[in-house]
Amino acid sequence: MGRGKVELKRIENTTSRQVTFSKRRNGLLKKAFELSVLCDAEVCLIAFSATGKAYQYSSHEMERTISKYRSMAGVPELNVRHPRTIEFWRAELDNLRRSKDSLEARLKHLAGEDLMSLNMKELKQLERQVKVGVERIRTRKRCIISEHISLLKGKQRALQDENACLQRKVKLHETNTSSRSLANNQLAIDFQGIGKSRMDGVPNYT
Amino acid sequence: MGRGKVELKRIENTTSRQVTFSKRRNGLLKKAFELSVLCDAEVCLIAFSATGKAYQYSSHEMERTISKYRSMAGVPELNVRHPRTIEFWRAELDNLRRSKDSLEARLKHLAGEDLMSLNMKELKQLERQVKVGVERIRTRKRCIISEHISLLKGKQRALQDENACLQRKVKLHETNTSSRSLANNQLAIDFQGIGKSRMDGVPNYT
DNA sequence: ACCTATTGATAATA
DNA sequence: TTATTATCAATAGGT
Repeated sequence: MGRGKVELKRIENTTSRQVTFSKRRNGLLKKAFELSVLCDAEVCLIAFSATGKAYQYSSHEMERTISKYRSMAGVPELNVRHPRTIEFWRAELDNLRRSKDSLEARLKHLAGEDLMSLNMKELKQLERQVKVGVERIRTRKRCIISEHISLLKGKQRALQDENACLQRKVKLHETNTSSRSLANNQLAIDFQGIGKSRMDGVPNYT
Repeated sequence: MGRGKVELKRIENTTSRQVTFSKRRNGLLKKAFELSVLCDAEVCLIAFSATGKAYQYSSHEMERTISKYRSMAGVPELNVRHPRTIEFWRAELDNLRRSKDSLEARLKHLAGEDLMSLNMKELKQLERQVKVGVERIRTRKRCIISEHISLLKGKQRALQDENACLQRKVKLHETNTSSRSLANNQLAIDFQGIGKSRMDGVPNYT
């Protein structure tokens, strides 16, 4: 709903992703509220944005709704699966955060954002890499197109062959029946019949 | 949306209330799903019908989302502190791993790798984005170069001024001491020294 | 469950 | 963020 459909996949543009989140979050909260009111339902909704901010709606007391759900759905006992030390997890998290940050930075650079921190040498290197990327993307596109073209050529050839075959048969038929000097309209009916039967099972490529 | 508006109040007719619940519940679940996909959000939704039946959607592991919400919203812990904390960190780790994976995939695509999974439309979109990136990088390079050109021009002007000043002094000195006839090579060495010191710190952009 | 007239949500844009 | 509006999506009421 809006100007043009939108694919069901992560919106890549950060700004528009945030704007869309804001709008759709409001819509979702509103609909959750309406459902609870109109249909006398008990609804609980939690949403975290990609940036980690939390939003929530609950028609009744949230904890009560959650525990009600737990008791109904069955609680898969979250036992203390003896984890290693807290330090281990902290280190793991730190590593992940670090690599995520660096990936994000790299991604921004490749998209031409946040370039102020780079010097001329780094910029040159970056430009080279991105150009290589474009070239590879184009190569892949060409590949897909040429595949498509050969597919089409194959179909075309098949159609031509079939066409030639049909023409030969028609000519043969004309030769065999020319001596009988039938009425024209009778001939026409014959051809119509032949044509129809010959075209059975021939797919339509128009 | 539908034939005629509906008031935001409990639907009294039982049948119609149940039908509406069924329809709107589906709509709500769908929208929750779309929000999580489009905006990379973490969403959890629980709904009980008036008859007590439970429905649920969660983009991530439900318990983790709930504990994450609890720990953020600052709910005084009901249970032992440890298990929940561990669950929270586990959820964090999961989310980080997920986003790291998606960043890595994206990065590969921008670098022109792993393109087999993309269709023509996606390839075109990618190419457009990468081309925008190149253009921004080039713009930044031009900007840096022009900054340094004006820097150089400034230094050149300063040198010219200093040069003129020195020449005046030399001429004055010559006039005052014309009878003493100083050696020319001594003067030349002085200018070389000044020139070198002024050019320090100017990088090479070839 | 299926069908549409209608209302509602929202993508693009400023 | 907010406002606008052209468009698409959800759904109310009916079968």
